[in-house]
Amino acid sequence: MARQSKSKGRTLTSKGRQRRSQILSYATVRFASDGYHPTSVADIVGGLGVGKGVFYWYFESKEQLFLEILRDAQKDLRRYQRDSIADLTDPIERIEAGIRAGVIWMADNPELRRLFEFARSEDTFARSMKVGEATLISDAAEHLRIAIDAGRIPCRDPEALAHGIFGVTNQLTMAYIDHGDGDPAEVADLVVSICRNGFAGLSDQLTGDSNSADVIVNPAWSRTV
Amino acid sequence: MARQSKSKGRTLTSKGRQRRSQILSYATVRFASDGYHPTSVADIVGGLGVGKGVFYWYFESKEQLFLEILRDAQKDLRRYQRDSIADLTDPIERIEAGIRAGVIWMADNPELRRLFEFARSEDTFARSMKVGEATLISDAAEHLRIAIDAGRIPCRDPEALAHGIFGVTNQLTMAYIDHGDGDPAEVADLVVSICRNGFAGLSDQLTGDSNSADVIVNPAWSRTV
Amino acid sequence: MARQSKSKGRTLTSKGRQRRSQILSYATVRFASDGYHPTSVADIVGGLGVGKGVFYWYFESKEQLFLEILRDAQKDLRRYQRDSIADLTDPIERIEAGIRAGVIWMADNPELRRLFEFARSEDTFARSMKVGEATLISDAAEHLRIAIDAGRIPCRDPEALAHGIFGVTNQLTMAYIDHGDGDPAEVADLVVSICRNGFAGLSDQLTGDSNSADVIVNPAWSRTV
Amino acid sequence: MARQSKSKGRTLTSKGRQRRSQILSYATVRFASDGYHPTSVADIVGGLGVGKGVFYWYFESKEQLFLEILRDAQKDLRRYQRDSIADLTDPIERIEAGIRAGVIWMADNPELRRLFEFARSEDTFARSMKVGEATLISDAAEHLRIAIDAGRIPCRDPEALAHGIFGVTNQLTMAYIDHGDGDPAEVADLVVSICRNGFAGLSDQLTGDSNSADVIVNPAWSRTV
DNA sequence: AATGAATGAGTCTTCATTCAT
DNA sequence: AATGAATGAAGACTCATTCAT
Repeated sequence: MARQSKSKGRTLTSKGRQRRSQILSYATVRFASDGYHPTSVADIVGGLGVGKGVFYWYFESKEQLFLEILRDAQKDLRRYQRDSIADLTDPIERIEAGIRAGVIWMADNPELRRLFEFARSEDTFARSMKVGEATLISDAAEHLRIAIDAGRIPCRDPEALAHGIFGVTNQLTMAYIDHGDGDPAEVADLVVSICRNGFAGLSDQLTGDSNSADVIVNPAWSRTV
Repeated sequence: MARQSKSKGRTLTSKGRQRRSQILSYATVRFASDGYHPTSVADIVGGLGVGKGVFYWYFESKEQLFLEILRDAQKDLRRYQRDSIADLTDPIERIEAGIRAGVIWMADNPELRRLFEFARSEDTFARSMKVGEATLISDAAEHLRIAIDAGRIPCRDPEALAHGIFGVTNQLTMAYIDHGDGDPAEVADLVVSICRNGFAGLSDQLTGDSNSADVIVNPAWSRTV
Repeated sequence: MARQSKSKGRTLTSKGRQRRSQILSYATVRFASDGYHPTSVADIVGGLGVGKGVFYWYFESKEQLFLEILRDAQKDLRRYQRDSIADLTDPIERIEAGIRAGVIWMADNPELRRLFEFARSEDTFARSMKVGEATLISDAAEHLRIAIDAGRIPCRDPEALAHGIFGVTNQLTMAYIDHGDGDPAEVADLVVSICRNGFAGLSDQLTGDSNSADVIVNPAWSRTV
Repeated sequence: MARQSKSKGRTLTSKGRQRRSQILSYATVRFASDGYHPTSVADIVGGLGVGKGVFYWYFESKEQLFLEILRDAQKDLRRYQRDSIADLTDPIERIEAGIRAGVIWMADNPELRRLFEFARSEDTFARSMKVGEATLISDAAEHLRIAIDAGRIPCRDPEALAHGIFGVTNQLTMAYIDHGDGDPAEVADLVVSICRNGFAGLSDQLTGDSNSADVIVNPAWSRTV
């Protein structure tokens, strides 16, 4: 009767599925706060007040559990970004909305951002990470390519740009949200602004209020380069 | 005779100092390739073909060793960036040279970049990382502030810009050097270009060959934003 | 309606009895192929595609199940040997037929032979094995005693001879049937021949075709002994 | 300085080598008395009053330790048999001496005989056993072949005979020495006698004191077969 | 300075068994 | 009769660290 959910090829009841996701989410929190290695299976089941066997009823191993967390998180982030740009047709708007969605998602899921960071640093998980990351990058790159083709932004390697956006998003989210107390929406603005203009490009103030695009950005710059 | 060097409050001979740094660098390699936790002290001494006592003669603990690696690496990166901009006086040039130095250093020390990534993800080491990172960020921010004050780049929060630069450098180095086979100098160019202009700013081609700054970057952009 | 069958003091329906013997025979296969200890109850019920409760509905414990397998197998072997000699009256013929039956049964039940071997090696089961084995041995010894009393074979401790037969049967079955691909009937001939004559006795060829029993077996032998 | 002994590729001091063989022999006893699986590593180190790590300092795993015990035992048995027949030149005498040596060795090492029995019953170890067993069998078969070629015993497959001898030795040793209190030398006589003559051949009394080989062994036999 | 030996708490994982449904 | 859930003791093995020599 119960709907099925894959877990060691087992058939889970609804109570079982509940338990499973309880473990999943509690483990996520612990991994994020203490680190993957320092968090033992005993910590997880202990924190949940259940027997040790429960863990292995639902998961094959600590490693598989972690990989599942990672996969789910990457899927969720991607879905969130997709949903956030679904209604937009203008490529530039889509890019911006995607960036904002990325920041918001990371602000909403600081544990997962941290887990990503760890996962990238260890071979066992790096492989799995690269797949999901590549998807995210190529999603973004695709939008950039469209914008370039449409002559909306200057021609540059869209994949490199996507990486740049990714890097800025990551770093500023960490600095101002995880380690600071920045407002996600404002941080998103900041990220968009930096991604769009770089440090030498138009400042927000300039772009914001001016249609006098003839205010040459920084004549100084072109001379010094 | 031998000059002295502190280690666990011990006085080392020159041979001792050699041993010590041998351990230091071998551990770095192992930590980077296998991860900090998965690398045991036994792995380290075993790989070096020495007894276990050696490790504890020179280091207080595995954790202290790692912290030392981290501190040394951050110091080295900072020194390298300083040296790279020492001869330059123009703030914009200094910023660029700093970015380039960052990319080159990371290309030269991929293990350390990876270690940084891990260290940030675990509380025990995150604290230590933040200090060094903050220094790097504030170094860059200072140069940006000077450039802004001099009217050379548009006014924006210099610290945020510095974070952005940091994020782009990290991400592109990882993508194109650690996980790819990009040429460090070219990647450095790419990073500089993206940091300077963002995705919507001037492309390299435009800035490079043109004095016609009147080529308005992207009129479309201002309309859509 | 259904006839009754005891199991854990329970009354089983015919379907229940079927389940029970299904478990019994599947467990036998697994125990034989993987070993008793390495085979878990989970392996058994998993392989059968049923829930864990089923096992404990029909059996008190893994150990009891194994003991039952052992007992059943020993009973079956004994019954098979009895049936095989039922029609024979000549003591020598009975002995030979018993040997042949032993080889055939073991060829037909290689898993059980293996289980016997394990069971003898572990105290928990050795006790149970000895009882059944003693029965087999004394069955054979009885026939040997009769043959000796009848002057049909030379006087020797019949129990020792029975053990000898048992050992030869076991070893040759294992070597040529379990681990080889010998034909059971031929192996049975071989076992009979070796049991009858030993290595220094008459060869099959000699006994087979000769009524010249005066062909003294090996005069050399008596000299060298 | 210390001589070397392979153990996880480690260099052992003489104290270390002592510890290693202490573990080896204590484990042998425990495995034999309680069974391989029921004996935990904790039991072994506990019984020796040392820390758990000691075990893994000297052995890679419980399984490797067991394999080493097995290998050593097989080697020892073989050496013992070789030494026991070294001075003999007559093939028949060599065979007999080999049988006797086998019985004596097993009487002296009942634990090892038991371990052999278990090892044969589990796939993990069966492979390793077969190698050593095959050597023993082919050693014996070679002597039998020589005796056959010399016309000293009737022509029969020497390998099959060797298996027969092996089976008889095993079974009678177990029955009369391990589970009984037979005198090893007498049991050896018994085994030799059974191996030589089978149940239908000359009894020892007959062969021993008689040159009247004309006492036709068992005229009855040839008639009944 | 350096070695091999030793420790023992702690890791992940398994498993026979019980139980509510 | 049968299921999935749960237990928790126990298993093999690891590892940072200490110590006698």
